[in-house]
Amino acid sequence: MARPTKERDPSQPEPTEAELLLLRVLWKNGPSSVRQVWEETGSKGSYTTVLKQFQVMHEKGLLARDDSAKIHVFSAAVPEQKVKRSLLGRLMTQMFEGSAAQLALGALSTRKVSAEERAEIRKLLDELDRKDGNA
Amino acid sequence: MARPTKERDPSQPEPTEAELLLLRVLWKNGPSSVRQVWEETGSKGSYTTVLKQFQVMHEKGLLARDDSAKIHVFSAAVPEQKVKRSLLGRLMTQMFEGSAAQLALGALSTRKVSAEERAEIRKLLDELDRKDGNA
DNA sequence: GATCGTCAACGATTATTGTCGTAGATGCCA
DNA sequence: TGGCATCTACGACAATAATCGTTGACGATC
Repeated sequence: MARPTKERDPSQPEPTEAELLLLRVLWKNGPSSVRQVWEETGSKGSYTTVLKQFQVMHEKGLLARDDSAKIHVFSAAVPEQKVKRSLLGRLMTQMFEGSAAQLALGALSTRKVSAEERAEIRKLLDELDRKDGNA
Repeated sequence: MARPTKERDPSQPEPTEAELLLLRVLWKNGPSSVRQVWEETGSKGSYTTVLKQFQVMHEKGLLARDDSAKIHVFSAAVPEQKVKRSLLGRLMTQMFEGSAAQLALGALSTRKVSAEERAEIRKLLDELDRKDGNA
């Protein structure tokens, strides 16, 4: 007896490591051809690797494709913020017991944060205080 | 021509998703037998799946094993804090341009954070201010 | 001392990820 | 119009991850 076939969750496909790399290029540079992205990443692997990846990502719904011209133009079909939130949420759940504060504390304590950045964080905290007070 | 064989990086093996789940149990409950961990995870998959996973993780150096008794006792060989930092660092690099502050801001703005937690974060920020001033 | 239950070991299998080679289409231009 | 370059499509393949079945060892119990 064969084990049940695993099917893909249609909701929101999580980008893999390599896919994330390509998405970052598209987020930064906007709609691009395969060659443009391939060169942007340093032309490390084969051109067709990026192409194949794009095809897979397009099937997953991660990319939009304009194939009206010979050279297809791909663009990210998932917003950067949404992916960021998703990855943050997963890490938060897995390693910080779902606590955003614990995650933030972890981030702040392990790396250098400038005084300006600290001020910015305080500003956000103040804003949250206000909202909390008004609620 | 065969492509070059990929070899394992001996430095610090990153736990996979499933491995992380088991590590979390060991971090929480301390040294445990296979059965204990299997039951703790809800006895979802097969017992032998957890066992096999433990064997692999032990080979990777992720787990320590006490096999003096018949029932082997496994414990995490990697500290929770180190793994947390590692995962945080990766996310920071990949999605937040290496900025801990951006990561923290992202975490704080996407989830509920209580007033007490906000206070705690401020305390850390103050501490960082002090250190910065003294430096 | 035969039987039964628990356990570790091992191999087989499936799915996923990442990589690349080759083939076919299409346009350019000498 | 015939060759050359560039592009997409498709399939093959290796590596990794995850799961599970089977087997054999080892005690306990009757």
